[in-house]
Amino acid sequence: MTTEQSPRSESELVARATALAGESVGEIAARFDRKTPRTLNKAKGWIGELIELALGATAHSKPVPDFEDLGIELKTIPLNSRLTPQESTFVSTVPMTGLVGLNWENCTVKAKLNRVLWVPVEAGKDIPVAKRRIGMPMIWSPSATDAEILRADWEEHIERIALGDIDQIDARFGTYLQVRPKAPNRRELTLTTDTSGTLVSSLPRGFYLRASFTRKILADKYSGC
DNA sequence: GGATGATCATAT
DNA sequence: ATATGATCATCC
Repeated sequence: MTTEQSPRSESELVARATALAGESVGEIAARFDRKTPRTLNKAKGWIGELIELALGATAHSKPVPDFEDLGIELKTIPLNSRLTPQESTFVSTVPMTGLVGLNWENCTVKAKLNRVLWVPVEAGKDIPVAKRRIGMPMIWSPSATDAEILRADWEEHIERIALGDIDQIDARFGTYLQVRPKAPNRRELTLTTDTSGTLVSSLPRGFYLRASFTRKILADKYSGC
């Protein structure tokens, strides 16, 4: 077995992801004839790509949800020994141009966060990558309250960029959604156009969900069980 | 231990 | 060049 067809429905996708729960990264990798790296140091997205492969994701490298037809975004989420998220979650590249006409309703962040399949994976450098176990998946949409907070965060960030103030943004802005570097290195530059048409050169950034927010998402879910 | 800023691999 | 997949490295 080297490929998977795309799931045709949300329930089929969730069923597939549920079937992975309890398996180790190494077991799944073996089914797809992939060699598990010794560390993730030079393969940071490797587990995410493996799970995409195992679940039949279709949108690779496109700025749309992974399961485009279903409108569902796949996110692996690294859990520490306390089984809480230990890292922020990358959502999408921050747009630097084409901001005219861009709003929360038509943006990539909203499209991706509208429906997310979280797949927990054991993390921690003390656990060999191949032995890390997959947890029970969780299909999620933001509550109305959380969606409003995400919208406000996104609008605040985009407004700063539109004003040409990208370099005044740091990771402390935003309640749930933050902006951090997303680049090969800090010498990388991309061009921004502010509202007056002035070109501003800056480090590429990405939108990330704070770990404190994903901790809340998981806590909300499991508190009801 | 948590948050911030920096970085790595791959696809198109 | 810019999108995807994220975790690493370091400071507080």
